[in-house]
Amino acid sequence: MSPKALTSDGPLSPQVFHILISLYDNELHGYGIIQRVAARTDGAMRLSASTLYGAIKRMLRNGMIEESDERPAPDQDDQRRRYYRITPAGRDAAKTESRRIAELARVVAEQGLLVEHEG
Amino acid sequence: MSPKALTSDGPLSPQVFHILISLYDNELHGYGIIQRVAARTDGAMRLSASTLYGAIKRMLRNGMIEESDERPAPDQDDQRRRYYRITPAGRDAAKTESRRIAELARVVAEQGLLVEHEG
DNA sequence: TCTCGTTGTATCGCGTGAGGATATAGCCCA
DNA sequence: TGGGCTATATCCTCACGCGATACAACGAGA
Repeated sequence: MSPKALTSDGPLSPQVFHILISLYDNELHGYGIIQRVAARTDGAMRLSASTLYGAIKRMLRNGMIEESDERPAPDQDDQRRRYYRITPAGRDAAKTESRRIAELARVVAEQGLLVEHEG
Repeated sequence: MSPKALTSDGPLSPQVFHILISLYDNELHGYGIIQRVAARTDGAMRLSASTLYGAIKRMLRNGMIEESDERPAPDQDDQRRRYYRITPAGRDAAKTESRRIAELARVVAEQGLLVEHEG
């Protein structure tokens, strides 16, 4: 499928895009991202653990996200969790991808792809 | 093990989606698809030959497109060209993908990803 | 305190796919 | 008749999604 290159500014995979969205307003740990994405997409996108942690590794490497040191209050902490936050570069990537999607949506509308055709 | 089934209804790659769109209303030969996609995206998506013919091969295999026998008037024909046309299954795939894109666009709007944020 | 299901992170291996490089050939014009 | 563009096609490499698998910490109940 999809997109390439660590340094490329090409289209993001749907998975990476949803991860960025889920981190847009707040930090989250890995498992929390999985749940957030599933909720956002009404269960349509269920990130598997391998997909998530593979994506996280790449996104850390290319600077879209970074690990956070902040921990929640100790009474509701869980030592296993690792929290991630979006970086400015990650926000830029999300915005660029958003523009691309909006453009796609425009093409879709132009082509009349959301109305019923017969035959 | 799910070999990413030929019949899978998962997200289409941007490349495949644009190929389907470019064939939606008319037949085209390979090179024509490249030009059409580039024009539609204002040069943003430039399909390389290997990407295009690789995609065509797969799309023929899974029934999204088929080769056409119709040739243009002999005085404006080019024997090297091979023309392709979209199939009903291809149209269905394009519509399904369109719905997914519209949904994504909604998420983008919800998140305010197309407006300026401070800081 | 032991046990068990859930939460959470992580890696391996496979198959698919995007795209650069490359090959080959027909087209058109000077 | 040589050169640049059009056109199709394959090879090779690498990225990536994801099933399978492993293992540790958590929490609640027996």
